[in-house]
Amino acid sequence: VSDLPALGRRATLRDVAAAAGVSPATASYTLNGTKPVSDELRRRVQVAAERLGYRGHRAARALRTGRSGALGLVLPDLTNPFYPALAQAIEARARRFGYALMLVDCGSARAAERRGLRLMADHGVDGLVWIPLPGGGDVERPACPTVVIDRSRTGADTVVSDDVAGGALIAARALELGHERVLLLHGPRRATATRRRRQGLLDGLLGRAAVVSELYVPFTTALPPAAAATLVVTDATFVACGSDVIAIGALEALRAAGRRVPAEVSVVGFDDIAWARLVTPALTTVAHAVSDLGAAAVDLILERLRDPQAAPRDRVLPVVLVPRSSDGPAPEKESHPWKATS
Amino acid sequence: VSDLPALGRRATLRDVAAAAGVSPATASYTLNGTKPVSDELRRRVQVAAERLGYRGHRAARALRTGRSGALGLVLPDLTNPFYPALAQAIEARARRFGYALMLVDCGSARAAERRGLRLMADHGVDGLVWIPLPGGGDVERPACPTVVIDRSRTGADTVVSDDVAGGALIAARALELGHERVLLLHGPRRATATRRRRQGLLDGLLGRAAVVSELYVPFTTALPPAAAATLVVTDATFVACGSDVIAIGALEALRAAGRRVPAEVSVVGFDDIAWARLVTPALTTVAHAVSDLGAAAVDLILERLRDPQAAPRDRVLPVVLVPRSSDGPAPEKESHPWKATS
DNA sequence: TTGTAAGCGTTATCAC
DNA sequence: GTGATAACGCTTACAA
Repeated sequence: VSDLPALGRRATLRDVAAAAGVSPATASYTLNGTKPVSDELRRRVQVAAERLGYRGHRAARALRTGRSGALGLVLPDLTNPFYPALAQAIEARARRFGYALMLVDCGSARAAERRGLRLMADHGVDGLVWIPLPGGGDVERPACPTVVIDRSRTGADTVVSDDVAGGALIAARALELGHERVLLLHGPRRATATRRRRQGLLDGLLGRAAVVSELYVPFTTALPPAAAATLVVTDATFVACGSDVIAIGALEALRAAGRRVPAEVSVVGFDDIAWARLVTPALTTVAHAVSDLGAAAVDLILERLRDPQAAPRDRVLPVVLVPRSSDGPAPEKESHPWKATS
Repeated sequence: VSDLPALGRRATLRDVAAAAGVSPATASYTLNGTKPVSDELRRRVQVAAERLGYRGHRAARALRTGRSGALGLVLPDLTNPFYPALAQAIEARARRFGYALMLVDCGSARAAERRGLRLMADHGVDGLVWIPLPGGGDVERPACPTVVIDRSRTGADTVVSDDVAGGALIAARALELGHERVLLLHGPRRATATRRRRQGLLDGLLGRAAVVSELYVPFTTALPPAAAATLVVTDATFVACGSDVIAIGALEALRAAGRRVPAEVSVVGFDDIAWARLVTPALTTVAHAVSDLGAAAVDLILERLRDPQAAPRDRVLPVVLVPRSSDGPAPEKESHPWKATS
C-alpha cells in the first residue's frame, strides 16, 4: 500500500484503487457493495478511500448509469403559504434516501412551468414531484417517473389530501353549531381541490342547512370587491372558505365592515397554514397531513423507479378538523339587523 | 442529409451530426456557438437537432467540462416565513441564467446542514448560496464558489441587508413618535443580524430615549415566559423586536395581558414577512429588498465563476421602514398604571 | 473473488 | 472551418 496523502486534484476511483493496490473494479465493487469482496481488500479500499477523502463523481456515475441521484420539485409559488412546508417535507424525505432535490418555482406562470419541467428533464432528474398550476390543460407529461400532487391526472401517480372528507368535516361542524344558512367562498373554479371540497361540503350540508350562495375567488387574501360586498351583507351565519388565505381575506373584510366573528358570523378555512393560528380570531380550519403528503410523494416515485410497469397509484391522505376561535354557535335571529329590517 | 425521424433512444450529439452529415465536433461547435461555423452547416445542424428533438446530456457535459449547470441553496428552514420569498428570488434568478437550483432545507439542524453542504458538493453544483444556521462556528467552507447570505464570514462573498440602518430607522421612528422608554426584544444573541440591528438601534437612540431593558429571545412567535412577563409589566412605551416573528409573539402576549397596542405600547418588527400586514394591528416593520437580495447572491456567484481570483465582495442592501398600525405616539404618563402606583 | 477493458455523451486538442 | 480522436470518472460485462 503506497502512501500518497495529497494529490492536487480531487481523488478519483483510480487513485483509491491504486492506493489500495487493487483494480478500479474492485474499488467500485467495494464502495458500492455491488459484488462480494474479500474482507482484506475491502478494508484496504475503505482505508484508502477514507485517507484520500474520496467523494465519487455524480456526473460520471450519472453518465454511466443513467441516474442522476436527484429528484425534481416543480411548484406554483413558494409564496403561497401552503407550499414551503410541503417542499420541506419533500426535500427531507428525498435527502433521507440519498437524493438531492432540484427546485423550480414557476411563480404561477404557465410558461415558466413548462420551461421548468424541461430544465428538470435536461438535468436528468430520476423522478419528479409536480404540483401543477391550477387549470393546466394539456401540458406534456415529463418523461421521468412523475407524481402529481393535488391534481388528478390520468396516467401519473398522484397524492392528494382527502378534500371531500375535509368539506364534509366543515359541513358537520356547521350543522353541529346549529347554523342554518351558509355561504361558500370557494377557491378558483378550475382548481380540482375546489371541486372536491365543494362536493364534500354540499353533500354534508344537503337538506340540513341552506347554501345561501356560492362564490369563486382566487387564492389570495385580497377578496374581490364583489365577493367582499356579498360577504358583508349576507344573512348567512357560517362562511366556509376554500382555503385559509381566502378565510383571512374574509376575516379582514368582515372586520372592516364591523361584523363580529364569530359572534355574528362564523368563518372557517382550509389548509391550516401557519398564519391560521396567528390571525384574530384564530382560524378554525382543516389540516392536511403535510409531511405525510411529501413523504408519500417521494415514496411513490421511489417505488415506481423500482417497478416502472406497475399500475398508476393514487394516494389519498386523511385530513383533520382543527377547531379554533373563528367559529361558534349560530347567533339568535335578532342579532341580524338585515333580517330584522327586511 | 438522411431522414431518420424516430430512433428508440434519446437523440445524441452523434445522431444530430450524422443526420446533418457533419462530424460530432462541428455539431458541438454549432450548438454551443463555441467556434465559427459556416452558415450552410450551421443550418443543417440546427435543423437536424430540431427534428431529432436533441436535448443534450448534462451529465456528459458535466463530466467533460466540470460544470454541472446547477447552483445550490442551503437554508435553515423554509418554515421560517422569511425564507420562501428569498428562495423564490434565488431560484428565479438562477433559472434566468440557465442554472437549475438544488435545495437543501436543514430544518435548523447543524448535522443536516453539514450533510447538505456535502450533498451539494457531491452533486458538483457550480456555486452555492448558503444561509448558515445562526451561530455556526467552524463549518468547513464548501469548495465551490459560495456566497453567504445574512452572515459575515471571512473569505466568502456575502450579501446582507443593512441591518444597522434598519435599527436606526426604528430608533428614529421611536423618537419621532415621542417615546422615551424603549424595550429591546432582540433575536438570538449569536445571530449576527441581532448584533447589527442592536447597534443601529442603540446608536440611534443614544441619549435621546432610555433603553429600559434588552432581552434575547429565539426567532419564534412563542415568547419565552420570562420575556412575556417582562413585556407585560414594563413601563416602556415602545418595543423594538428583532424580527416580525418575535413582534407577533409580543403582540399576542400583550393582547393576552389586555394591554392595548398601539395606544398603550407600540410594537415594531423587522423583516416585513407576509404575515406582518395580516396581524392585528398590522405590524410596522423594516422591509428587506428580498428579490434584490436573491438576485445579488446569484450575481455574485456568477461573477466569481467568471473571475475566481477576485477579492471577496460584500454587498449590503438597503432596507426601508414600512409604517403600519402597530405603533403610535407615546401615550401620556397617566395611562401607565404601573408608573402611577409605584 | 478479482482484473481488464469497453463504453456512457460530451468537449477540447490537435491536425488538416 | 472542419474533422478525427482522446479524454472526463465511473460502472459492468466478461474473462481469469
